[in-house]
Amino acid sequence: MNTKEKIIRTSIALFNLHGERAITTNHIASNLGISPGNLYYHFKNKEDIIRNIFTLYREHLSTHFKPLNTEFEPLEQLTKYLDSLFELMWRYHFFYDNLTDILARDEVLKKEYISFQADLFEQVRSVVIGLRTSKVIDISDEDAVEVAHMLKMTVSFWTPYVKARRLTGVLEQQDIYNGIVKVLMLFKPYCTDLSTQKIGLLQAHYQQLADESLPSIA
Amino acid sequence: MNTKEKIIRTSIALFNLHGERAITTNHIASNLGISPGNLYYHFKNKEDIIRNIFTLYREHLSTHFKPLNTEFEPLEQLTKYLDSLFELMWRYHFFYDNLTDILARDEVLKKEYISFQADLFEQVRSVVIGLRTSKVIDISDEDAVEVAHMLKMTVSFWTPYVKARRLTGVLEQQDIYNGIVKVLMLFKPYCTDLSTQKIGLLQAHYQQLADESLPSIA
DNA sequence: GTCTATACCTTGATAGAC
DNA sequence: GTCTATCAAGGTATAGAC
Repeated sequence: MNTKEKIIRTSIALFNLHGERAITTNHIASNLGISPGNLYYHFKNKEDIIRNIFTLYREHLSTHFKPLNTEFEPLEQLTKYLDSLFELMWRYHFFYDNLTDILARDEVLKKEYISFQADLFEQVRSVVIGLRTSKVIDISDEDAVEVAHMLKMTVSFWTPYVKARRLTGVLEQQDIYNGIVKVLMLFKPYCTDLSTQKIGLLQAHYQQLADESLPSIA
Repeated sequence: MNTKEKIIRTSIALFNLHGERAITTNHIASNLGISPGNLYYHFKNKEDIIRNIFTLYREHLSTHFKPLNTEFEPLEQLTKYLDSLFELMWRYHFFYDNLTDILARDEVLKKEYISFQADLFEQVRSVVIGLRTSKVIDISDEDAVEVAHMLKMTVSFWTPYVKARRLTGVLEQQDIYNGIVKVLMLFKPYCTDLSTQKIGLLQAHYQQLADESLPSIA
């Protein structure tokens, strides 16, 4: 792994642990055992690092979040979405701890973020509509829009919500599973008779993961 | 109004407009036309100011968020809750823009916040259960807990969610009404046959407020 | 590519006069 | 209670040597 990648990796780890605000370029360099000057050789500034992390975040979503394919079992695809959401919420949770500030300080990033999130919203909405077509849920067009917003908000801000309720200790993988349960909660009331039980089982599955004391997952 | 109150007032306004991170004690003093030294005569530091604002936030909730009274119409009481939530989300929205950071920097505030939010959660949960008792909704005990969490998360993070989707301009009162609609969305799926229409009307009411171009409200 | 050294700036905070 | 003056600390960023 080259230095540039190492800086990104370490930055993500430190931001997630201590918060973006608390971590300076000096902290990142010192944690890596390199000089601040070297860090500035690879990145223009701290914003530049964050933009690069955002690109990874965007690539993660673009790779894993494709439209619902009618050839496959919709609930299986939903499970895949949830698993990749889990990864996303886990890897980049620092980003949502002070999203407003991060975007306020970087006009370019803000534009990218807004445009990406608009696309993402449309995709989430079309997945909700797709689940309706597959008779998994029964929902009006208007409610689909509302639910899509609630889904996006939940995925974004579940981790800060959890952190704010905890005096010590860091975010655990169980906390994320708990967030996935909340995501499923948003679907549950709209389930058709056909799918209620299946969604219930899916929710129980993630609830169990949330309650377990997990062995560390790489 | 004395200087101490003026500092609090101005701080809230500036924090809401530009974010807590961007506003320094110097900004606050200069905006008020007083010296930094004077500000530090009234407050130990920036954290001290934020703690005082938190106290106002807490008092607002403690005053307006009482248990459901069985003697009155439950939906009327719900409306009152929603109106005071509106006020809360509007006045103190800066607080949630980087809640994690604010709490991470102040151990004392974090303890107060956690303990207050734990009480608040119990109150929200008991209101949900109260709405069940009043036959407004039909919900299991387990789902009531989930919904209570979703309600709290939505009230807390709706404003940062909105801000992150907007390139220019500040938060408007309509945005908050939109958040109230989301709060009602969380109840809707659990409504009994008796209340579905009424909740629908309530939602339409707030949706209308959200869509209107409002004349300024003091 | 990487280091050392450093200069600039912002922020938080205090001392002492009035 | 309020001001002026000031500073220490910390963070950002660059220059120049290797």
